[in-house]
Amino acid sequence: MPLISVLAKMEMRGISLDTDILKDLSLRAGEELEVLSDEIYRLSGENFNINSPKQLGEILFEKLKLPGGSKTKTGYSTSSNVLEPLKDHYRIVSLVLDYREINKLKTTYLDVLPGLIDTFTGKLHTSFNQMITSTGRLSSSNPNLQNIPVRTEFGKLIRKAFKPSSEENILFATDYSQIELRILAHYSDSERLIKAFQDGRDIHSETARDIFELPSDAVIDSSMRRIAKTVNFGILYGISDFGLSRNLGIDRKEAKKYIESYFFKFPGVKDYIDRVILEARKNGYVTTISGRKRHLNRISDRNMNIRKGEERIAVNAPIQGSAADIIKLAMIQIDREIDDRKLKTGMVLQVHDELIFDIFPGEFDTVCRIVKTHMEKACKLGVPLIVEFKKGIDWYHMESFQVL
DNA sequence: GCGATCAGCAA
DNA sequence: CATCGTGCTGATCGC
Repeated sequence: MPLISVLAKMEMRGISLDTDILKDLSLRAGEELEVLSDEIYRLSGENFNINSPKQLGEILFEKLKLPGGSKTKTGYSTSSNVLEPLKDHYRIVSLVLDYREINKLKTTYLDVLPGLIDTFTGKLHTSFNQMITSTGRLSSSNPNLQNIPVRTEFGKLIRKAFKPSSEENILFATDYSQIELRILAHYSDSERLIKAFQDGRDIHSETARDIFELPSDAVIDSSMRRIAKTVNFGILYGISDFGLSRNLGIDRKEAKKYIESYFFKFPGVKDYIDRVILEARKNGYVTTISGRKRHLNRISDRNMNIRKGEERIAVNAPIQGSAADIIKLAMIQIDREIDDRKLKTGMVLQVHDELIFDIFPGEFDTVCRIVKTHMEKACKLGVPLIVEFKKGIDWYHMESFQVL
């Protein structure tokens, strides 16, 4: 199972980066930061280092006496969780959050990536690490190309700099649709989950109907869907009611209610969780679909925090780890077929449930077929594995399309 | 110069 | 009684 050579090829191939785009964005970011910091200093009545949580906390919660201060032993927390609820009432908080976002993007991506371009190849070469994560996922470093921004509009602009290796080439991205929830459906054999996937339903809206006890034709508004999505996310990532309450900004009781009504509606999932925890206690480990083990030596620890933590891992590891196994299998097979057919197209990135290719002229249709086939057939589950496709002239301008 | 701490990005 | 998914990176701060 030689994935290593696939990764080596991806690393050596690298990806093209248009530094002019990043320089321009960095300039714009710098100007914006200037404006924001001036206004923050004016409202504070003094200059200080906005990047220092210590100084920022003292300004906000001592000098300006904003509510809700104090948090940790070292001082005030100024995390976005704390600041977010204050931003509609205090302009300075809103400015700080804007400042944080832009500064993060500037210092982590805009100003760093250009310096990492290899002087010989002219490309960006990440390292894909196989021996780091506890779940079997890959990690990426120097630079990490698995966390390039996508959620905010300004952040997403960074993706304009990621381009195919020539003007004639096309960037091609595929991703598994809800692979982890499909794996959960597979393992839990949950009737509702399986049915929803077989019918091609929107799984988060479906979950919303279930946890809010609404009829099957009920219209789901965005806030209900958001909650359901976070609940699904929480189940997969092995989060606790505490974690869920924090993510949703609700109290713990409320979060617990959502989780309980989820389990009431998806008893198969509850059974899966109980089963996998028992298995972990019996064997001291859990396994993924291809047999990778995650050892859980403290699953029966007398310290409840440790025990609960291990139990969350026991639930999550087979799901996240199996997803990692499946995409790795697909990568090996795709690479082999591209090689056999002597195509020039190459895989350039893997982002957990997503693969990015640099497609050469004339190879587009062939590569689409190859990738679709191997990704969808990498593993047979109790539900279909669905892959979604996008293409574009850069990583920003990506348009969905169908492959038949 | 190093490590601890805080913060925030992604799937 | 307070704690709370991972991995990667950058900035600050104290030693």
